[in-house]
Amino acid sequence: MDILIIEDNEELGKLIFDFITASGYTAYLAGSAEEALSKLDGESYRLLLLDVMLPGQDGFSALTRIRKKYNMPVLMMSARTDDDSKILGMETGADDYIEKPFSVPVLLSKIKALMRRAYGENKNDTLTYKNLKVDVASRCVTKDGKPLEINGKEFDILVMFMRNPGRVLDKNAIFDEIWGYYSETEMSSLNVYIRWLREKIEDDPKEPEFIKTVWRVGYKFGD
Amino acid sequence: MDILIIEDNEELGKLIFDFITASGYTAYLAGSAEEALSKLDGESYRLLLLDVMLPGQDGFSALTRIRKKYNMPVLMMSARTDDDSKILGMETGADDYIEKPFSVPVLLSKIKALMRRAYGENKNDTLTYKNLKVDVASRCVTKDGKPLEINGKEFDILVMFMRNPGRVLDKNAIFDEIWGYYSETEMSSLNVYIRWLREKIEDDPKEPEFIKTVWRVGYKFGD
DNA sequence: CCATTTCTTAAAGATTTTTTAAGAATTGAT
DNA sequence: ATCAATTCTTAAAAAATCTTTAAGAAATGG
Repeated sequence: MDILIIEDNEELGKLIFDFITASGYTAYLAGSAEEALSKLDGESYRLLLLDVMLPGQDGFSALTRIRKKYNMPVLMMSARTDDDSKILGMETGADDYIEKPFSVPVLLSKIKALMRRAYGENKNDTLTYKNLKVDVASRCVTKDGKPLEINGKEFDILVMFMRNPGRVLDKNAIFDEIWGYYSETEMSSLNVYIRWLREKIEDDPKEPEFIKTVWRVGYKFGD
Repeated sequence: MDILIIEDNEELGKLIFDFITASGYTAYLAGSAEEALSKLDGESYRLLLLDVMLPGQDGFSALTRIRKKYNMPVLMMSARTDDDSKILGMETGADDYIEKPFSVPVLLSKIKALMRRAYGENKNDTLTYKNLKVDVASRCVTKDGKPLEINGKEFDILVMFMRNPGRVLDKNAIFDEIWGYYSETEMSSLNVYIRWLREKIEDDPKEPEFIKTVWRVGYKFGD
């Protein structure tokens, strides 16, 4: 699991959960400090998203208790506008702080930054499928050892395919992963990128070997 | 032992202890000036983390006493917001000062900086990439043996690049590393430094061989 | 077999990001 | 206090990417 969300307001918690998972993280939602602690006991999380206002026990004491056993990055959320909770949060060991109400992009960028600080750029893997090779760290793609120029979203889409070979990827799933759940871009853009990607990686884009169309559903990379 | 923490608030002390040890340092926690002095007597520490507010004897007089026998770097912590304790701490021989509440990253970076100042750069390495050579200790850069004048942030950025050749470095990652996460400097400044760095190290800055732009993501040094 | 829906393709227009250049603000040294 | 060096901001231009559009082709379901 990537992220444990500790938020007692169920509606808001669910909302945050949705956005976070839509961004490709795995997450779990705990409604109280107790639930969080028992959750932490059973599974390891990479980041905590902790509400200051919790029933029974407030977020600060929860954090203090958590810090005795765990040291993953913690991002605190609070509705308070004054600086007190921010300061107290930092003292008890929060790594960053976000004030409610917050925008989803801001939340996500804070999460991303904390993850990077704590775990570095850990996506240094090399993905291989047949004669196609993708080095994620250097963003290099080769086919039969010869480099292909694949940038931006095309590259991101290709990585998603390479991480899920042989699996049919729903167009919505691809879209959410690449553009983000809340993007207002037209779905048709995805088709265009698929076209361009095929142009670059397929021997014959009209008879694609890598990116197969799965009608009414999405695409499948390889088999 | 690396660090002696002198902090009477047990809970906070434990917390700091945990973070410091989690960062790879060895540490010991003393609850009073007396305990600290007897601890110092028996074992050598490389750095002291000293709370201003101590029971019985305050941190300043403790520091004065400590300074008579020991000269390792001292980092003082205080909850006071005015400048008095900061000034007094510096006068009595503190090397740096951190105001409570502080964030863990800030504390760790201060510790790191003090350690570096006191015990030298542990990373006195010479980085080489093709005809480019960077001596980190003396902050000298040569290209084909001829010295280049690269100072300040340009140098820091170059070092980060040289330590990660062939890897795409996210602009945010570079920014956080060079300016720090909490910096309020504009991201566009990074672009400008990249330009200047190219001006100095590239044969043709318009067709860079070393620092390649990776659109939407960041930069890649070499390959 | 036909109407409907979905997908492909190509090209143009819009948007975003980066580069560049110049100057202001800050810092450090003499 | 003055000067030089460094750092930061800004604005415009250039470059690359992203999005939309529209027309035609392919698949689907009756």
